[in-house]
Amino acid sequence: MPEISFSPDDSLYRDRDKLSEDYTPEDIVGRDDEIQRYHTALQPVINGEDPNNIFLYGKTGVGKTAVTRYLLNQLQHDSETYDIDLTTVELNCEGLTSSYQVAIKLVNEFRDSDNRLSNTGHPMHEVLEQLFTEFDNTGGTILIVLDEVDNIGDDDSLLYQLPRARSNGNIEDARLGVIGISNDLAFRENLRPEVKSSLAEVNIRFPPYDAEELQEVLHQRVSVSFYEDAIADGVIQLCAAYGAKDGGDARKALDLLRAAADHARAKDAQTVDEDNVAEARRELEREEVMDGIADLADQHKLSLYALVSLQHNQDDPSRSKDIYERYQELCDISHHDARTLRRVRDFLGEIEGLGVIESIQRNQGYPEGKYNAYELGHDEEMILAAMSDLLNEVGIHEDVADVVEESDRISA
DNA sequence: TTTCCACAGGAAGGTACGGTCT
DNA sequence: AGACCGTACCTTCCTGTGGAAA
Repeated sequence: MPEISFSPDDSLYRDRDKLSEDYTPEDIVGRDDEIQRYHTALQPVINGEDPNNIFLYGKTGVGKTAVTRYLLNQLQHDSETYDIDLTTVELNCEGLTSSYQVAIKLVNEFRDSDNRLSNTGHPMHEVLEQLFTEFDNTGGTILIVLDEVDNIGDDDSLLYQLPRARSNGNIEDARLGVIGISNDLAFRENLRPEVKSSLAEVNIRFPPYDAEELQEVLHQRVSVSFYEDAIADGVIQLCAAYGAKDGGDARKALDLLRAAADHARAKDAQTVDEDNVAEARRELEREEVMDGIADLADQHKLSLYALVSLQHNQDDPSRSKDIYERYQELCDISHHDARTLRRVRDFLGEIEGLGVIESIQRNQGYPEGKYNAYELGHDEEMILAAMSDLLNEVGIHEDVADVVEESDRISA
């Protein structure tokens, strides 16, 4: 075992944390129009009027959350100057799949840890009553930021209730404003018309960053995060180009830059170069897929393994019928209850959503009909490595050839 | 032009579970 | 203990689809 020790290393980074998602820069680059409209929409707060409900939409990593934090910080600061009683609550709706769950989380935002509501068991109307009571107890102007609000799906009852709370007499002592942030462009369109009109009094669309804007964003962060000359020529352009390709996502571009710099640091390099970026990109991609697979439930993994084993010695995409047959055999071998074909279709769709596999729609007409076929989106070894825990646990060998053989033997 | 196939995926409903309240 | 509450996970049923064959 080699001797190992830690020592501070600050030859590259001035402040690595300033590349992180949580950091709100002092200046936001390339979002001037959006900030201007947002600022106007928030103005009533300072005037002591009813706040607007605001809806922000745009893909991930285009500055919605960053701009919101930036403006709300400023608003909080100015409201103290003008003696306005302002409370802001930011809630990320990730993992919350209904209005009910969001409402409970919101109530708990106002409460001490010894007084929290449990996540289940309460009737919805009581949760809402408690929420309105918390609003009234807090008083003043309250801005509720619901980040990634599209997670709640088509259950928009909370989004219906909140903007109407005051006019319905549910709250009397507080002025309430809702700021909804959505990554899903279709979410707003799918809301009931009455929800849409009340929630989205002001709509602000955040377009993706183009490569040039991404470069500006990166330059700004580089200046506060790294020492001079730590970044080689072309690195920023390269990260920005990848970011632009990934849907104009500044967060991804920043993550990539940080990962590249970490690689350089691990090699005791004095500068971050394009090779570091390429290496980091491979690693990030790999991590994304690995994490996605590792978090899958057993049934999903069995469906995925069924496809892997079919693709092991076959170039054509596998149709779901065949995947299902293999899946049933695998369930047999590993003593899992097989789900129905319909359910496995859902599994495959979810795995596809992670980018692990890809589907192709085929239509061969009569008599073959129309069907979906799937193939792997990444190499077999990586996928198998990511589900090795399940494979070991149920005694499915990681050697796909063995499984193919056993499976053939069963069906024979 | 119509028929026909194999299937995708929406809709609806059941069940079990973790929770509260009386 | 037993009535309720909301929800994850599943099954069953069924309609729509689009291109080759008839």
